[in-house]
Amino acid sequence: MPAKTQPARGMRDFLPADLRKREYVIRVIKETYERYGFEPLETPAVENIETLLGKYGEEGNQLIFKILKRGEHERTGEADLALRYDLTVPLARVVAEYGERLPKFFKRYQIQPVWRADRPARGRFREFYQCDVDVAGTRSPVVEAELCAAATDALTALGFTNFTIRLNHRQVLAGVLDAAGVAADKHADALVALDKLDKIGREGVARELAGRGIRPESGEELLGFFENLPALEHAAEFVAGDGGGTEVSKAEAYNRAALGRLVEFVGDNESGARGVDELRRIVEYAAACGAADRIKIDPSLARGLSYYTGAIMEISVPDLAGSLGGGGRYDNLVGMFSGKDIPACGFSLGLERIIVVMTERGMFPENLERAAADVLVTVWDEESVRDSLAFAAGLRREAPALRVDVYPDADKLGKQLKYASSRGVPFVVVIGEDERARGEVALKDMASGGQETVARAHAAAILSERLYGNKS
RNA sequence: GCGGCUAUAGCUCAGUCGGUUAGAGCGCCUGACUGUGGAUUAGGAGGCCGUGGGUUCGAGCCCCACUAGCCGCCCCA
Repeated sequence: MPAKTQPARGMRDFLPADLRKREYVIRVIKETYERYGFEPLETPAVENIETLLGKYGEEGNQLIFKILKRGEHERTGEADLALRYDLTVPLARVVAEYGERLPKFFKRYQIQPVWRADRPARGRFREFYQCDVDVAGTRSPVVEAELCAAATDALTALGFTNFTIRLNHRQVLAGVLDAAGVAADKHADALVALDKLDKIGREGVARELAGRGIRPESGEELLGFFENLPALEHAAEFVAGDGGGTEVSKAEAYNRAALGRLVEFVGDNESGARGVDELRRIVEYAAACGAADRIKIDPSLARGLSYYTGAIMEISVPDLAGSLGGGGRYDNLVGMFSGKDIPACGFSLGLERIIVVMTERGMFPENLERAAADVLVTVWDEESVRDSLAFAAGLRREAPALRVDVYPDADKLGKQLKYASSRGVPFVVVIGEDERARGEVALKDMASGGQETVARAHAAAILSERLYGNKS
């Protein structure tokens, strides 16, 4: 049987056209993060397994790719290493490890692959890139606001217009559930069920809540709260339209209304009230950053990772069931490594999902698909190979912007032109016996089919002018 | 992890009721073409029909298992 040549399940090869797109998206995101004062970080693909275990919740633990011990221990099936599952935990480890050597506020971005032993699906792979930005060292909601602004800028620069950053808060969630009388150990169950409200409807959620052992009175109370949230949209529209001189967008009006509703429902639940207050400040600060219209407070947002302690956010677009990215505040994660409580908050954009949506909507710039070379230098026969190589080297030296390819075989000229044509190379250089004798080359413009004979010494300048219009 | 669909040439796909040498379009290669691509035209190569088993006189087609992919659920970036 021939060896399997497909990549391992859920993993992908990236051919040149794929990589052009990926590099473009990464470049835009990186430039955006840099403009907010974030610095780059890379960490190893592999972490000690105890670094990862117990950080992501039960589900996460099972999806970690583990690496068996090597050598004589291999038989035991015991793992001591694992592929990183996200970029947040490695950051927390780095912050714990380098402590005082890092700036007081450590703002870093990190764009690297992570691995999850998940089942592959649309926009979901076992190896995929995350584009993380995080700030360690402060509890200020300025961070949340700036992260939302940076993510907004990055997506806008890529051409997205219809995304929403859903915003919620772990303590607010807890407060709401407490207020409804859901026992602390049932919080997670309640959230899973409530998350499906827009999919399976009120009846379905009520059934699921009951099935998960939540008291009907509590369920009813929660449903009453969540069900009425959409109504706030209409109210918000009314308020926004009614402006009367004050500049209030629909999104802002909605957020204010939602905050008001949360205050009412949470009541005197202390941590819940504090959480609502934090949300209010995040929204205000985000407004100052110019990102307020993207943010929508969504009290039903939960997120799976267990390390979040405060604000949580997630980016949605209508095209995709999942999210384009997400993040939140994790004030205790660094402490799990060093014992020192260093607060942190971060955000992650999912490269693969962004690319899925951009590909489907045709959002990539056209020049990404341009040919790999600007000029193909053909070879006349075996004897003239050196001459063609030398001429190509001269072109590269005289016009560094020119991308020059040399045809490697002494094939018939027609075949060489056909190759240039199929590769989309715009210019071809032909050096036949006549041209060589006269110290000239023939310059063929593949688009027009036209051809001119020029002195070798002028070829670089003429090509530059034809391609870039600069008459240097 | 659960349910459904799919697997035939490099690509997209046809293949009748189970019947002999498995087809098309596109792509690729060669020629017509003299020192020149695209267009036209004449040829050509290329398939253990996903893998393994079973039913049958006979399997691309029917049955089972496995593998991989796609869609939904769950979960997630």
